[in-house]
Amino acid sequence: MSNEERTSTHAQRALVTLRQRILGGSLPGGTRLFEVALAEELGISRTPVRDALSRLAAEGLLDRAPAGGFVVRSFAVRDVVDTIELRGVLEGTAARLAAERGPPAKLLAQAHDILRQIDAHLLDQPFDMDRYSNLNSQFHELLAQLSQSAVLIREIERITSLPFASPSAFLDDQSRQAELIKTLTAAHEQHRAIINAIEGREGFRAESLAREHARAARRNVEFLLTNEAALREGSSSLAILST
Amino acid sequence: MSNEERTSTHAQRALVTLRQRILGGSLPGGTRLFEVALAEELGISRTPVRDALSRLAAEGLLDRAPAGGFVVRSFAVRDVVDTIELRGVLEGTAARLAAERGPPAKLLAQAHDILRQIDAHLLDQPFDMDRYSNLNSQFHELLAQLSQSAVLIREIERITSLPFASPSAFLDDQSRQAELIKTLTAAHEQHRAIINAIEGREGFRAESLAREHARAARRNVEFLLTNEAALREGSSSLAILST
DNA sequence: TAACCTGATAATGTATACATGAGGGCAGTC
DNA sequence: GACTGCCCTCATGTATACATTATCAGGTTA
Repeated sequence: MSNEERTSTHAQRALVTLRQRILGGSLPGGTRLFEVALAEELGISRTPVRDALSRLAAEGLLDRAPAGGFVVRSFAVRDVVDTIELRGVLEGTAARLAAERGPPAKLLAQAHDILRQIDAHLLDQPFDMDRYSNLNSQFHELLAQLSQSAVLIREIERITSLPFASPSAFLDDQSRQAELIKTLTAAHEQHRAIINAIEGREGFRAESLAREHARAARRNVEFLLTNEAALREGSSSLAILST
Repeated sequence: MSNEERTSTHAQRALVTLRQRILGGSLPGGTRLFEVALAEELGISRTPVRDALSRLAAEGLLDRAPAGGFVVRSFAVRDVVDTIELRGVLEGTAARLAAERGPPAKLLAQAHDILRQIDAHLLDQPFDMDRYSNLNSQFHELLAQLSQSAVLIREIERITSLPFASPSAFLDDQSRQAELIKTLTAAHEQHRAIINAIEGREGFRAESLAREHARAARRNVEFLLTNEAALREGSSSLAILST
């Protein structure tokens, strides 16, 4: 047994493995998954495989076939774009509710702290993309929490679990590091504006800004799709796309 | 075996039974569900019980405990209100996208057909609530489809599967039949306005109207909560509320 | 007194055998 | 030749025994 997966149960390992395969594109959309075949291949019994498949269906990566069984969900470009749009709508709602309900001072302080950290980080040389990606995720998580709505936090987390819809999607792409920092600086200005609108209890403005902010990710998708170099490299995050 | 459940598999029956119990309030939020106990009680083995629990977790009625096992999710009043608000946001997005993308003529024709049917129905004597409820659901389903976004349709369907968030929630309540028709007539005017905005490609208006439309359901919740009679009757749809 | 073992208990995790049912191919008939 | 119906096959549904791990009570020790 290799060192890779040290999670406790077989079901967990199967879940991780299968998720990777789906996202990595080695299980293309439409593929039907057979419990016995997977069980044999993974060297475990059908029971944990079933469990893993069921969880993947809950995540939205698999569909349940009407007569039983699981099929890998197909994601067309339009689906990716729509999912990002949806994230924008949800984060916009979080921002609006935060403004309307009045955000807790403690969370606001945390938000400002992250803003400052990103400020500093954008000046660093050399630029550390992983670190930025991490701070960015923290900001978006905090934005959800500012809404003070458990329901909304949950749904944002759910949508965001699809990696191509996460706030840090496509940041790993190396094909245009040069201009990326410029883009990120602009995005960060939006972060600041969103918090500013929330503090001013400007619900409409907060919502609009958060929506527009998500469209940066959408532009990244569209850029990658028209960028031969990225496509030739089989760019990570887009492997899931069906044709 | 009674005539009630004629679905094929044990897992399906368990799913339906448990869902009813949770929604009906006989399994209050926070209750932990034990596979063995349920299996014995339902007269089946643990395997289909596990399957049913897993699906209920996907529906959002159960939470997975960190160390394994399932717990009935707690819904406070605020969660119900937020979920309805969320439905409004999603339906608003559907309406906006429909307007922006231009809805297919065929679906628009169907929408007008339903509008007409509801028109006629509101004049019927005696008023048939079930029939209205059904037409209303059809309208909302069609509204989702008008967006032409598979992702959005899916998410709306998901949120709507929580019965207290469905477009027809609280319509079954009998405590104020008298004034209800007036309310429904007003709601139906919103239906018409939403379709009108979509046809005029007025995205912002369509979105705003659909959001406001959802708030009718919210008013119903708040009405029921301050209505002693309804509470004394243990009004159906609110049984799930915690405390 | 509080914290930490430790073991019993009971829950979930897993493997596996068997049951059931859907789907496809083959043969028979019109 | 095409259609229909049967049967075989294979995938999922289910039961159950066993494995493993979480939890909690009780006692011991610092």
